[in-house]
Amino acid sequence: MNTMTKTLSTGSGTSEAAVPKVRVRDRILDTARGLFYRYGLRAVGVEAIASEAGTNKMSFYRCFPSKDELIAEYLREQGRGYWDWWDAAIAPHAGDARRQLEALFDNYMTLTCKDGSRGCSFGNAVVELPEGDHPGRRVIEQHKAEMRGRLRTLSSEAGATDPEALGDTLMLLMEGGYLTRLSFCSQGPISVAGKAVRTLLDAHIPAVAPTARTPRAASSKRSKA
Amino acid sequence: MNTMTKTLSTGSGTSEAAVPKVRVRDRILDTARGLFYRYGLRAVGVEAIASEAGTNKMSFYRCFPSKDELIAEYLREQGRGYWDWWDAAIAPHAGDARRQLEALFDNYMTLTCKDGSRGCSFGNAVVELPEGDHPGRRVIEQHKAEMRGRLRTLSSEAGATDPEALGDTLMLLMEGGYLTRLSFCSQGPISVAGKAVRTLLDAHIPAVAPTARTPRAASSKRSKA
DNA sequence: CTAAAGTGTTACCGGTCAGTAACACTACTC
DNA sequence: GAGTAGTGTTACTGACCGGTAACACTTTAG
Repeated sequence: MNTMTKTLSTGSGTSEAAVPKVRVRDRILDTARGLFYRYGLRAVGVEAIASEAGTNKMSFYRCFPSKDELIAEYLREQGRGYWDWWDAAIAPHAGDARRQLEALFDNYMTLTCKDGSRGCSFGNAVVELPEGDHPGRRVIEQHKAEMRGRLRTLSSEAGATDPEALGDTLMLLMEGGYLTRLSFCSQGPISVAGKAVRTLLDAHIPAVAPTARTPRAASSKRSKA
Repeated sequence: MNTMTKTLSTGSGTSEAAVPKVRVRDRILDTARGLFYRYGLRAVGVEAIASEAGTNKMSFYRCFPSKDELIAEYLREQGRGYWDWWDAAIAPHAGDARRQLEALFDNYMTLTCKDGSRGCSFGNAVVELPEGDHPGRRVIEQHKAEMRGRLRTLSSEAGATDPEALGDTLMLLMEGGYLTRLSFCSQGPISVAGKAVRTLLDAHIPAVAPTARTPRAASSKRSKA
């Protein structure tokens, strides 16, 4: 029949007998996340998703009106997870935007270089959805716009003289890392993202008025020159 | 029948009557280039390609052993065009690697921002070909490795203190621009690529020995502060 | 002129796709 | 206990997919 019934049968177990307590909809969405991310949107059929989730196509269509809507929901779900990760990455350095950016990129590198990584769900999805009216496109464009906005805001808070330029440059860096991840096994260009972001930060953030010394980014980083 | 017979019937015209003189194989490959780039690999079927090329599926399979092989050939063709463009972009500044890089990125920006652009054929293709054994993957990985190598070489020739780091950073920038192009209509983050490359060049290339002062990036870039 | 290569045409194969109809069963709620 | 919502199962539709068989035709090369 299907190949993952047992794998997914561990329910939340509110009562005693922990059988497949998880709602079909959640199981499907969870399975879709894995399959869509790994193999792509068009490569995965609804039947494959349903059976991998331990159910069938009929139950699938009781939860989702169409595959396209599932794709949109998948992207929304990925978005929620993404911002959770983002917020967690910058939280330890609240108040110091420069450190937040550095931490964000360090975190991003280790995550994106991991074995199972296939880059960015949204970037991959938009390649497969050229049609402008697909319900998933709205989610993607919104997500990327939010990403751009956040990087610009952080750049501004970090004291960049041209925060829009810095934010956009950081975005190019990030997106480039996601994309190159698909063509290079390991030790790809993304390896330099950490250094690159620091170089850009140095170039865009003026040293604070040298009335005295060691105001901000002049200590450890300047030692390079 | 088909919709483009007339459009493609302009042959090379070695003789007089310029009917569909172009070989079927070339017509198919040319049509595939347009369709694959615009709509993606999986979204376009061989029948659609054949009929758009003014022929049919049977003639298609006389020229190409399979769709996967057509995809590989499509990518090889794109690669040839890409390096032609690349060489043409840097040719006017032979001998001055820094200018070559600037010209390359300027050219890249105007091209990638154009209306019909859908980013990088290779980047888009690799998203749709997760299977490691697809004949197209070899072409993609080879292309991206070549790209990385060229950027590193140019960085070295430009006098960068760490040419590998600069080259890889430029690659991230470029790839990021290609990818973001798909999510932003116009005025996307790629708009800053020109400025970004110059900032990075300034940061990575030491000012030529001034025999006196100004050790590294203290001239033009520092004037911003 | 003849032969071969290239091409067009129609019909077909087995498989998969997204999406639906109809019916049986279980579990929880009231 | 009855009702209802959620779920499983089987079978199906119509469309499309990549790929092939068989045959007729035209163009080119010798």
